[in-house]
Amino acid sequence: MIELSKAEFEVLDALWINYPATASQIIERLSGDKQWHEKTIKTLLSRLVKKGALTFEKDGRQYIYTPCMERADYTLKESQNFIERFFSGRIAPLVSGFAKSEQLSQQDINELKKVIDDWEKNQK
Amino acid sequence: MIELSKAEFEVLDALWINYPATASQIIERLSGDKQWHEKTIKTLLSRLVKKGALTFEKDGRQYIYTPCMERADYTLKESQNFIERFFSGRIAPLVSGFAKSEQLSQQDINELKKVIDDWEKNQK
DNA sequence: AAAAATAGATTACAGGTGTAGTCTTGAATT
DNA sequence: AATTCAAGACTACACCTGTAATCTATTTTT
Repeated sequence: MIELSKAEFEVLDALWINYPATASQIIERLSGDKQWHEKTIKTLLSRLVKKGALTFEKDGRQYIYTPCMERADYTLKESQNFIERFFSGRIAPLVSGFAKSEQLSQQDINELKKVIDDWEKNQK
Repeated sequence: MIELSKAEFEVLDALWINYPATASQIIERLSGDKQWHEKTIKTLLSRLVKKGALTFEKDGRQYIYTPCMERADYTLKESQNFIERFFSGRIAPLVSGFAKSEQLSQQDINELKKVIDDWEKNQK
């Protein structure tokens, strides 16, 4: 699995919003929440390319970036990894931890029920 | 939140198995899965102390370590953090990702149902 | 055409991390 | 008593990360 740092992921996440995109578009998207200098974001883009998380095509002097993987695939792998490390690969203890500390809303519960429902339908 | 590296967490995790414990006991516990040098583990113990994740009492020339927090509390915070970063704080999309990629077993589903059940009982 | 802006490439640099090795000191062994 | 062992302290060192600044080669702008 490609290992991305937090900052790298956030840049990639901005690209996932809509791609392909140029560096300036990505910088623009990040300008709201992050106080990152333009140079910082460009460094992160280079590192993402180096790690194989992005590719680009040249358009004159600019690069047009595209992610090499889908967000859902990446987050799934990260999730598996996380759950393996902290909960020996079982997902219920994670959810249970949330439940016990009052972190679950009725909406979360409804959504979880739906996930279970869909899963069961799929088994038939 | 105290930030622990992967290796640091694994050492702390070995302590959580049973504590208080000495360095040699922890090294013993880790000797199965990890190929860590004894010195490596001791370095990690020092770093954990420095970060405030452990304390110790002296027993002659040895230290007897105790975690400063409970595993469940630590993993809950890590989980919140993780879910915030990757799923905007919502837990269902994580579970849903697992479901879609056939990562859920019937046992997982049963456990999740129980968590939901317990949550609902608790609401009444 | 000269100057200024801009794209990416390269360099920087401190703090974290994995992974030990060496140093110091007191305890155990011969 | 002298030597060896072992505990923790301190040092090491390369790679990763966050966070840019500088360099180089165009494009724009004046």
